[in-house]
Amino acid sequence: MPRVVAEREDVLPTLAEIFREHGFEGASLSLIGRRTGLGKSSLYHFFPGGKEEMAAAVLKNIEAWFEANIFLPLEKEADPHRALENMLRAVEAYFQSGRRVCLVGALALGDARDRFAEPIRAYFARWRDTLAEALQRAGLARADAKDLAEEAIAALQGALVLARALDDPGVFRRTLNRLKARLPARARPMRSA
Amino acid sequence: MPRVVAEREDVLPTLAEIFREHGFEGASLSLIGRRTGLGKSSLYHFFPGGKEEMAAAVLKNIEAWFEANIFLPLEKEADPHRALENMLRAVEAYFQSGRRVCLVGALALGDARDRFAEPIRAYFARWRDTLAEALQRAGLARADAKDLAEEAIAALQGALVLARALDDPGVFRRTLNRLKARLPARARPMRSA
DNA sequence: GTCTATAGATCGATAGAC
DNA sequence: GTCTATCGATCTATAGAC
Repeated sequence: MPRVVAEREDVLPTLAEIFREHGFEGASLSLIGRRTGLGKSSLYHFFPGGKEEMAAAVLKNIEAWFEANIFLPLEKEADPHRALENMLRAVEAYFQSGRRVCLVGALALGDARDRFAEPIRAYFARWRDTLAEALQRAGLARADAKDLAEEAIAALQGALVLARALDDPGVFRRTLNRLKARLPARARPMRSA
Repeated sequence: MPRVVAEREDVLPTLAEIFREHGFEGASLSLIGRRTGLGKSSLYHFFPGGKEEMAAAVLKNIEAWFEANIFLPLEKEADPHRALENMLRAVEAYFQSGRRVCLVGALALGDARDRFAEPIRAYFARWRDTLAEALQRAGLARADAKDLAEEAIAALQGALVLARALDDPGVFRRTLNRLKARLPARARPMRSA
């Protein structure tokens, strides 16, 4: 890899951080150019559709990461309890224990929600459905599984909002602990929750 | 009241809706002028500090509304169970059953979070603390009350994110029901939760 | 207090040389 | 592919007449 930025893919993580920090409207092309080290011409070479294509590519990239690292493992792991534990661990790492906001959630509340309504909806729907399916395999009734899946995802998103608002990552950590305690537990000879 | 807009106070609700819909950066002065029916000069007459002063005034207005309609009732209502029920009812009405986003939460995730960090922090801290105090009066241990207060506020914020993302207000309604079931219940001869 | 007009900066996007 | 230069639009904010 002779260059820092060899392909379009290489700038996506930087773009994601910029959109996370400044939102869609707040991420100006001059700021993007400065942070990526690319001139406007290079950016338009990689993303002919401009800023909107950049954000769409970032969303697609995030979707793909969650698909590979969260959703598919939730579906494929034979042991549902292990699948749930793995999800929480991956989520904690991804959101850096609450110091990193969820770009999809931020876009859902922010200025560009209409522009990306469909990928935003699909991301959360997929998460909710795979989580509900895993909870069902872990022993919950279908209705309870759907309800807990929705509650868990809302709790995570709310924790990211609150952690950011209070500037206290502990909110996210405590939320993960509450979720761990509420998910169907392995049958073990230990104290009850 | 001879005019539609007689005072600075009169435009605050409209400004709040604009910031809710477009975020801070997305709310341009031309858009604000169109929606409020005020020219730029009038806006700068009311808000010499420009857009930043408009958003600060809106935040202060929201703070005052919650202080009067949520926080003080939580503190003053003698019956803690009734206080909690009142809070949930007021919250449901304010957020229009999930169709209206929380501007404070949206700002916390969005572009202008650093600009308004202190009022955002104060709003959520005040809510968390008054709720925890009411829960303690309702019989919970101090640590449990603080934990449940944080969980409840995060759940509400997350529900607003998810309801918006999935375009399904049912998420918010179901979250309120879950919270109702989890708050300390009145002593009644009924089924357990 | 509200109007028109506009300053001055920055926006997203493009052209053309190399 | 990346550079410089720049377009026209839009931005926040202000000036000055009324």
